[in-house]
Formats: sequence, structure tokens, C-alpha cells
Amino acid sequence: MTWTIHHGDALAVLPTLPTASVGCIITDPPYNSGGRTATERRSDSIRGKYVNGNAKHALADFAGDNRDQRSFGYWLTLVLSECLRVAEPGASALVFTDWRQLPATSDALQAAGWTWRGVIPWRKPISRPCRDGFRRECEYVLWASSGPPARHPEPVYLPGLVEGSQPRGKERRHITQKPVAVLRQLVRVSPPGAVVLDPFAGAGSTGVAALAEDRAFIGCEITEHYATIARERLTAAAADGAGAVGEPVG
Amino acid sequence: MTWTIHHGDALAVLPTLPTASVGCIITDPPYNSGGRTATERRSDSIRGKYVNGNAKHALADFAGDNRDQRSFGYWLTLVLSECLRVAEPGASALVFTDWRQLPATSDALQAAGWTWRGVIPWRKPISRPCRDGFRRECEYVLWASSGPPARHPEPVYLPGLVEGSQPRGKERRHITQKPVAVLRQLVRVSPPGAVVLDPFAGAGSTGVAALAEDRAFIGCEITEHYATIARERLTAAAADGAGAVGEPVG
DNA sequence: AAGGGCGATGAATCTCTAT
DNA sequence: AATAGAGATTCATCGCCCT
Repeated sequence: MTWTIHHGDALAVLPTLPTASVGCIITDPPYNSGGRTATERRSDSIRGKYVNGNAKHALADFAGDNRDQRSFGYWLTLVLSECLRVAEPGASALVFTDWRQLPATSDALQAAGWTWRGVIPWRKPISRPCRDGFRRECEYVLWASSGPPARHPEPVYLPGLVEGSQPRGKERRHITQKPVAVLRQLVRVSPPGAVVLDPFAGAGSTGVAALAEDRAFIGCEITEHYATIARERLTAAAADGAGAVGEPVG
Repeated sequence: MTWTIHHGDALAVLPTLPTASVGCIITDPPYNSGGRTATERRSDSIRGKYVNGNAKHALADFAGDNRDQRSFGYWLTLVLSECLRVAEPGASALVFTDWRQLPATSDALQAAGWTWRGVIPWRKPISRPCRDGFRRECEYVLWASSGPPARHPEPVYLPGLVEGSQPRGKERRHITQKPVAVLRQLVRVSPPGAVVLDPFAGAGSTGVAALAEDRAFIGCEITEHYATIARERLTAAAADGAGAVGEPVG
């Protein structure tokens, strides 16, 4: 299957894509959680928020994680509106979020014109316990569609909850990287052969999952460092395809 | 441990309870979901909305499931404000909701003055599949506290996700009945000996779980039919207590 | 008593028809 | 044309009966 990684801001790249050209959107926007105060959220370093002070890995920061909640909602609505334009009628959108931004993310999806269809918890077996409280064990995937959802040629029934630990060791290239096994399950919400779009591609895991499931992929990543990593991983993933020639486009 | 079931509307009963007298609130308010249109959501019969046409059981309808979304939020804020007054400083509130009402419920909790602390998915192994989409497998428990959460004398670490099937067969007394095993895990967010309050007690499962975990219980139920069932179940649960004499109060 | 087989069912959703 | 109502649908799970 073919793939493309655009290097640039989602709000600059999405308008260049043709209307109704994409069958599925799967993405993990930078959601500024963590810091309780606007000041904490606007702190310069992502690592300070998401990574233990003594963590040994040296993953690069990512951009766009310093909005306050109001402008997060506004900005995400703009992005998701462009995604709706680019989406074919009946396409699904799957948007990752944490518990704190779930309401703002569902508002943005609906404000952008998507029909909200459900929530899929993502359970991370490796997660922090919390004294005298509940472990923070799940993130969430919001599921929406552009109008009535398209019917697949062959019916599929997908799970209501996905499980998988974040990649560790040298598999891990990005601070918020998702397991490919989880993304492969999500990709199946699109019909086989669909084009999958990820406007915040990061290290490209959505694309790796899309190619593995015989879908095409268009990604967009603002940080040069990660765009390069994504291209490397997608080249490798395309070569892995059973007999399929990896054909990077664009 | 002692227990009470008040028969009446939560908004009438809560104001009669003393300020700062309760250590934990666990409840499942009637959240009017289901139905594509406002009219369908406001339909008179719960069975018509939520139960398979050919289901054989004959469980009674429950009250209060006919609000539109705006008044749901308004009404729930009123209830949760009274709950906050009744709660001791540091008390937790655990509020069940489905995916559709999760944002409105988190708004109501915060508007009422509670500090939102997290979401615990409840996974139900028995759930409906969805063609070409994700099974609706989870409901959600929103966790909040009245100011900074109280410390337990002995630390406890609770799960970030709870699992359990709805009671079936003759165990089942209410359409939306929760498994006691799930509620027992949730009750542990309160210190041992605390008073647990459920303003929408239904068939009283929260009380059964509270007694089993050595907490006292105050419940409130508007439908006479269910208030009676709750009293029966609590009487039995108190008698089951290892040596403890069941002492209904009020 | 343990285990296999059968059947019921889920805090719906979707389609089609009648008003 | 919008709304209301009736009927079909889908499968993992679990109760219950029968060996």
C-alpha cells in the first residue's frame, strides 16, 4: 500500500488535501493535560510533564502541547472541521484523549460537525497506581462518523475496549507512542483498502498499523525529527508487507 | 453496620440530611440516553427504550429518565451540590454514566463544586455488538472529591477499571442493576467505617456492597416498589454480616 | 459432581412503513 | 416533510437443564 508523510502543521497541510478523499481518520492530538494550572501547562518542556525526572530515555519534546483548555477546544475544532471536509461520507474518526480532555474533545468533534458514536477505552496494563484512589489505567478513543457510517462489504464486529502496553526499550521512539497492535484493531473500522489519515502522525505508528491492515496512509507531522522517524518506520513496514512493494508517495 | 432507605425524591430528601455527615457518595443517576431523537429519549417506557422487544423478564420501569440534555445537566448539578454539602471534606463521589452523558456528568460534578479526579471504566462482558463498529461494552464511573482527598489510615490501591456482568435470573431486580462485586471495589475508596450515600438507590446494591465492606449506608429511592426491594435486600445483607447484627435505622 | 449443550439477552441501533 | 412506531439485527456470555 502507498503512504505519504507531510512535514508541516496540520492546519497548513490539511487544506491542501482534496475533499472527500480519505476513508478514516485516526489520531492522537497533543492534549495539554497534566499541569493543573495554565502556567504549568504552558511550561516549555513536555518531558517535565510526562516523564519521570530520572527517566533514562532521551526522547525529543513534541510541539503543540502548551494550549490552555479553551484554545485547545477551539484549535481542535478547526483541525477536526478540516478533517471532516477531507473525509468521505460515512468515514469514521478515532481521536485519542485522556480522561481530563475527554469532554472538550467530544465537544470539538461535534462542533466540527462529526456525529459522536461512542468511546473505546484503551487499557494500559503498565500504569501508575494511586494511593487511596483509582489507578490511572486507561486512555480513551472517541469514535465519530461523518454522517451515517458506511457499511462494509463484509461485516466486522470490533471490541469495545482495546488493551496494550506502550512500546518500551528501543521500540519506543515517541513519548506518547501507541502500540501498533491497538492501532491495528482500530484501523479495522475502515473498509479494507481505505485511506487512513493521521494529522498528528508522531513516530508513524498509525501508518504502520494501516499498512499492516492493507490500508493506505497519509500522515502529517510538524516536528522534522519525528517526520524522519515516521518515514523510516513506514519504509520498513511497507517492505514487511507480504509481497507488497512499499511505494512511498509524495 | 446501620442502614437507612428514605422513600422520596433525592432533591427532597438530601436537604434533610446534616452537613458534612457522609464519607462517600456512590450513585447511578437516571441518565436519559438511547434514542436518536429527543422525543425517543423522552419516551414514557424504559422497556421500550432499553430492553429487547422479545425479552421475557418483567422488571418495573424506573423514574426520572425523561429529561432532555440541558435539564439533565441542570438537575444533576442541583443534586450533586446537595451531595457536596452533605459530604465531609475529603469525601469521594463516584457517579455512574454512559458514554453519551459522560461530558454532561463531568460538567455537573464540577459545576456543583466537586474536584474531578478521574474516570473508571466499568466493563460489562455481556453487551451488544455493533455492526461495522465498536461494541458498546463499557459504562463509566466518574470519580470526584470534596477538596483534597482524605488519607486512609491504611493505604489502599484501587483498580483503574472494574469488570463484572449484570446480575441475571432471579438475582436481577432492576433494569440497571450493578454487580455487588463491582460496587464493593468502589466502596473501598472511602475509609473503613465511613457512611456511604446513594441518592438513587434503586434495588439497593450500593448498600449491600457498603454493608459487606463494613461501611454504613444511607439510600434514597423515589419508586416505592424499589425502596421495598432495597429494604429487603439490605435486611438480608445485614443479617449475612459476619456476626454483625443488622440494625436498620430510620 | 462435573461438564456439555441450548437458549435467552443486553441503560440500542438501524431500516422501513404509516401518519 | 418531519415524526412516530414496529420489526430485525448481532454475538459473547451466562443461566439452566440434561447427561
